[in-house]
Amino acid sequence: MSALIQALKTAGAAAVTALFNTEWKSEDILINQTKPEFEGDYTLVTFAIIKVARLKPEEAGQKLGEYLVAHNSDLVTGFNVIKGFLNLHINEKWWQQFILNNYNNTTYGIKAPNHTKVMVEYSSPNTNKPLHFGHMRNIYLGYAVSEILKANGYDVIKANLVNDRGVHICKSMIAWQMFGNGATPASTGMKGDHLVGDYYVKFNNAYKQEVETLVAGGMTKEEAEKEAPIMKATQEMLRKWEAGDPEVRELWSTMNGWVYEGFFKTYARLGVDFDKMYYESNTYLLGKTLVEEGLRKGVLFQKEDGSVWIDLTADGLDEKLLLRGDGTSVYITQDLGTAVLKYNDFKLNQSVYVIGDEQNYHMKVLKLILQKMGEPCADGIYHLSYGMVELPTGRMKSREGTVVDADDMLDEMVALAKEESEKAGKANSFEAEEQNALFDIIGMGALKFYLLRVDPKKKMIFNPEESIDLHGFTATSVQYTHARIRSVLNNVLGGAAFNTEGLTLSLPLEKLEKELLLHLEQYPMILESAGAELNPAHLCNYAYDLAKLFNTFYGAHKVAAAENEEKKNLRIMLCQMTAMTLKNSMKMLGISVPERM
RNA sequence: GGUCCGGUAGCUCAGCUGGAUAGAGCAACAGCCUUCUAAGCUGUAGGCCAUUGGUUCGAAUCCAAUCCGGAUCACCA
Repeated sequence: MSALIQALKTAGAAAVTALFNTEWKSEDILINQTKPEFEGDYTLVTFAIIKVARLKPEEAGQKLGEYLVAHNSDLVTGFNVIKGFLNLHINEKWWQQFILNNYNNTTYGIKAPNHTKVMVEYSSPNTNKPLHFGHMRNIYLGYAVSEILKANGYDVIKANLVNDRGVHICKSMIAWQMFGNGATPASTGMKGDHLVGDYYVKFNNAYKQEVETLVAGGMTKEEAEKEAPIMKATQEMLRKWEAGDPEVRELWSTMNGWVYEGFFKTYARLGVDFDKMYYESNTYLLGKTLVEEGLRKGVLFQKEDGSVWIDLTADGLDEKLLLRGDGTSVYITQDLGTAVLKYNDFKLNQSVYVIGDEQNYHMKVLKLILQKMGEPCADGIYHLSYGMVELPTGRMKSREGTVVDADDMLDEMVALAKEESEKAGKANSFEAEEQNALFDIIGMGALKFYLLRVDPKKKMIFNPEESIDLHGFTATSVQYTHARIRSVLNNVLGGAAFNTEGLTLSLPLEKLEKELLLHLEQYPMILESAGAELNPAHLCNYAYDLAKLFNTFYGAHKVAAAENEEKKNLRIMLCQMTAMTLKNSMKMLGISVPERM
């Protein structure tokens, strides 16, 4: 909550209670920022109050306004009433205090630790192909949410559960054995994840061909898909892997090693990291003991063939299988086990899973089962569900070669940043080293912002033909505004520290100055709601709005050549606070802002 | 078919715990660089907030129904 809004609610509630002989709570006071076409800063909406007061809206507003000015003059100095809207003027002394308290507060909006442990699991890739554009939404979301939760005082553990075993992994391995001729990242100069990904593609091609041949020989498609030699070999390899065959395990760890090397290069470029890695090869057998326990407790039941189920029909869902008749586990079984493992590893209060919305049902079932089994980890589980990133032609499909590769995308963004810099006449302004670092900051920022500015739960469409814009509602615009402010401050202060001792500020405030202040004061509230809703898009909107407001202010008022010294001081502090808030809010998104650009 | 999610300007999206005349960006058009960074600013144009009904002093926002689009409902992961 914004401190100012909170103060107004408290004062408003006290006023209603005193004036109209009724108990009124501060949370029942509705405060909105006053619309620009009316006079005032914040508006108290009185419609709910007039029912109790038994007055006309204008009279109730008038009485409330008078009361507030009389009893809370430190906060409210004036008002006007239009129908049920009581428009309040905030005491400029309040703003003066706000500025002096916060102009140099680098942790503005950041909360003290609340000792709540929350794990954020994100990325969680398969090790048979490189990361693509769709993964990037997941990765940026997970990282941003982690940062936002940290700023809200949570103790965050960033986790990555790697899907490093299974048929799909064996497919790449088989293809490499068959067609690889011993190729390695070193011998080919390829990034390991891309090399392995290529063999995954080679598998699919070879498989398709074998199936076609078999079908031509008179087999049905279904039979052919089972009988294709390369598929049989893959299944045999999976059996050997599970039996711990040293040769298969050796190849497996070698190829996975290549992939990890590639992944971590990409993660580094994306600017993300993890506190804890989980590997499915270590966790895929978990959950069986849990199932046994569930059977004992009577939460689960066994069918004649020995398979174990849970009945969720009472919750509007189906019966769900947890263990096959032969005693092997299914996907959800290991997820149950892993949920408990995570909980025990860190004594978690909450566990956030950043996973696409195609798994909504799965996650719902997972949580429900754990709840029914009485597992303490159950209630803290939260599925941060996000929509697919689609191309204008539909979903990305690796089989059709329509995936946008993550590494390619990053290269393209840096190239775009360079191109746009040249277009704007900014290239070659700095040393080459700074210039290149800048292209990186701009390119990466634009991409992150683009993927984070949309509400996670909405699916989004990315058109590679129209490259990501660096104008308008973008990180670039925010970055530029930050650099612009730094430049202004440099000009005014010349690198010297700003001394606020004995300073008085110029009052009254200009309209645009006040709008900036109103917005700055709301930052903690935005950070809080982004955390509560696990939605980084709020911060994208906030940062861009703030930048835009500043640019409007910048166009209308001078800092260096302000009307007088007091005005100049005020504006210097406004600049400082705006730059700081832009920087902080972008940091929450994993985006850095340059000192100049 | 059941469940869940979405439908707001030509396009991409805000706004959704009910409040004043629904906002940005892109694209289009017209302006603004001898004065702090023009990757910016100002203005014009663009809307039956999918449809219909309901609740309310008041609905893009809540409820119901309908229509479109998507996801999901495996002894796959």
